[in-house]
Amino acid sequence: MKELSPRQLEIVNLAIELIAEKSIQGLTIKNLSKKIGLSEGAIYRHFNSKFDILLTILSSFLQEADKSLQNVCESDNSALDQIESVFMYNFNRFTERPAIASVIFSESIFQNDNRLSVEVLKLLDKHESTLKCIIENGQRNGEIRVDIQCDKLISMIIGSIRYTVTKWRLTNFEFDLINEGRILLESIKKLIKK
Amino acid sequence: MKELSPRQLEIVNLAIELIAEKSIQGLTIKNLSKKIGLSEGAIYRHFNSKFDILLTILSSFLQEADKSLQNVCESDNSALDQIESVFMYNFNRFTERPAIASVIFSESIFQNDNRLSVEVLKLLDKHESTLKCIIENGQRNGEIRVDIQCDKLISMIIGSIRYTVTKWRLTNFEFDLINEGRILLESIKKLIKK
Amino acid sequence: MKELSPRQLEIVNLAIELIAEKSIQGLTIKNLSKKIGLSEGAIYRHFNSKFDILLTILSSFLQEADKSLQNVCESDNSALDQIESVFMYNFNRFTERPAIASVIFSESIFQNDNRLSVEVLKLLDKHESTLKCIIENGQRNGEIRVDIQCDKLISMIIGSIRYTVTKWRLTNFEFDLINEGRILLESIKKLIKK
Amino acid sequence: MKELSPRQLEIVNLAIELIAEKSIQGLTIKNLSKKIGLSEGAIYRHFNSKFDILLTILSSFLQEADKSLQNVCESDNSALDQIESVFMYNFNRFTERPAIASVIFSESIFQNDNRLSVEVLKLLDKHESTLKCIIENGQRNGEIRVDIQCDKLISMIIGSIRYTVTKWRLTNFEFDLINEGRILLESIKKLIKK
DNA sequence: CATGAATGAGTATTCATTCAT
DNA sequence: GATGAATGAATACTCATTCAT
Repeated sequence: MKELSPRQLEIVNLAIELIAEKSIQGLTIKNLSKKIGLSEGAIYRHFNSKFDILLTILSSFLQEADKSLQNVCESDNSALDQIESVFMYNFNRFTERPAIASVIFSESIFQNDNRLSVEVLKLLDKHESTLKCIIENGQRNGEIRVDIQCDKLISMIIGSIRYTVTKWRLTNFEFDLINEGRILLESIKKLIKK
Repeated sequence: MKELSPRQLEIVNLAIELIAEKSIQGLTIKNLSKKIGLSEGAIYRHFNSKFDILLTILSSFLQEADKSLQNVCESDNSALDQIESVFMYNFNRFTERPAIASVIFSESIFQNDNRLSVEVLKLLDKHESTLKCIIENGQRNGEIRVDIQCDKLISMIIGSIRYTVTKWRLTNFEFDLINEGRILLESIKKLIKK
Repeated sequence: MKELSPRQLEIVNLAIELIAEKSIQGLTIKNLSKKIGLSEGAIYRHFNSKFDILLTILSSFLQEADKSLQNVCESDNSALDQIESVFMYNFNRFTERPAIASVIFSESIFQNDNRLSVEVLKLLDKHESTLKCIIENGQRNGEIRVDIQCDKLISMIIGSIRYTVTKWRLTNFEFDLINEGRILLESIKKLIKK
Repeated sequence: MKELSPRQLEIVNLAIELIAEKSIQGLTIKNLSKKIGLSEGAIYRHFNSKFDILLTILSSFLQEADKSLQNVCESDNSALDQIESVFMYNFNRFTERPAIASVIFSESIFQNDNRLSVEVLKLLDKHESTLKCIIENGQRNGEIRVDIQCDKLISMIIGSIRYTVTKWRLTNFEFDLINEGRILLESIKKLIKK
């Protein structure tokens, strides 16, 4: 992915806020230009289309996840600690920028366009493959119980993270996501350890 | 909720299909009228607004869930069997009509309008309260482990169901949801039983 | 004009109310049918078109005015008393059914369709010719001053009546139209008598 | 009121013509855009809504009247001359732009929307208060007869002006409004002077 | 007589995008 | 780079009218 210019970065960031505030229907060029303080035409100097903005958003998320999850599985930490890293990476990120949660969990929104839904799938895959690596290692070295299929453990872990974040969003970010996330993490640890 | 006329039922059902096919953006009165083979104006003889159609869809889902989950917790079955009922209710339903899954998991889509998002929340609540009843009973009578908070077990169960269905959708319904669901169910049972 | 059936009369009367309440834009077949408690289609049993309803309204007004003003000028009363008759005819009528005022003074509304504006003009003409007859007689027999053209006196009389009624409507019928009308009448009398 | 851009002025002026030609029902965005030679959407670059266009029209009329009638009563002219100013202001204006008459006398058209009818009432009030000032001065200094209430004189003056203009419109501007207006003015002068 | 469903044209408004300046 | 004007297609919804039942 090409480097983004400062203006492009600004557009992308405000687009994310806009989606968070008013859902994807609120992301119009008009709204965006108002938020940025540029004319509508000006936006097209920086992106060829609205689609490109969306693609850039998703790509940047993917890139970020790639970078952050890349070495988790290769580290020397225990499997359970590695899972903790995945948990905390997500909960910290969403707490810092709740708008990201709104965008990431809006797959259905992007299913319109295949080129966008592919990016969403890549993001899920990144998490799945990281967890797969962690869990398989953990099962091999006796840290994690083996009487349950690895992919089912993954579904449970990702599913419970996603559901917790979804409820956090639907309740307007009322509860402390990191706190709840930590309790959830401990529960998961208890459940899956050998 | 009032009885729906046959035409209303037809509109509602085709609207659900439309959302499933093209996401909420695809649910336009024009698309809908084309699908039904009526003029656009004709739809307004049966519903006052597009909003009403959406509300009817969500209400019918809620009503259905109410009816189906109502007595689960009161039955004489074991807690684990009751959980199985919740699982199979959902997986059977989605397998029969995949479009429903697309609509139900589109909360972000409805967050635009409070009156709609309230309905979505009610649906989640129905599932949560059913599971809460089941699990608390199970913990009390020694069927379910007590070292993990009830609400975290709920997050894991609902989360993993939702995530499994989401992946099923994103992979264009390629795998057998009921099969996978059954394996997931067994995994969950193993994890939470005492 | 043909006799109106009871149903036609009902439709015409409720149409007048509707125009009074919501101006001509509020007169839709849907609104009308709701007010009558009939279906929309049913209205077309009684009138061929919305236009016909409007025409019937205006014609009935004209007919009524014809009947009531017909003999005023031929009576043995003095000119000033005859003018009083014209005044009181109008103010009594509007007080009894304010809706009529709303419709009658909405010429601009009917100017769309020539066939309708012709009816409105006939109504004005009826008043003008009645007053012309009265005033010319009055000027001839020395009751009314002759230093002012007859048609200018007419403009002043009709104009002041219309303006008083217009203000009455615009202030939501707050003041007593008959009272104010009587004072206006006395003023006019003073001004025009020899 | 903000300065209008040339395009806005063009839109407002053509909207006035449109109302004059086809009454308020003829003022649709489609008609307007056709008349201007722009697309419908383009109009929304210049006004936020049709309502705004209407409001701008009425406000400009009010502003114009405010400016023109402001100093009439404060001048050193005799009361009768001041009344002549009010007369000629109106008749000149309507002769120059007959469309204005069509809009101004369409109160019933704007009664739908309170924010619009308020503007129309302000316009009437401006005329009333100007005349009230003139007549009261005239009655005080012996120019105008005192045996008739001031507000009744006002009703007669405004009423006869309005009615004359209304007939002018309904007869498709056939007669010379300024001529007729002048005769009416002389008649009024004779009637009200002491 | 009356209903309810249906139509087709029309209504204000929004949107992504283009382009001359 | 940026603006402001413009476009054309789309959006939800309304309306007078028709017609089978």
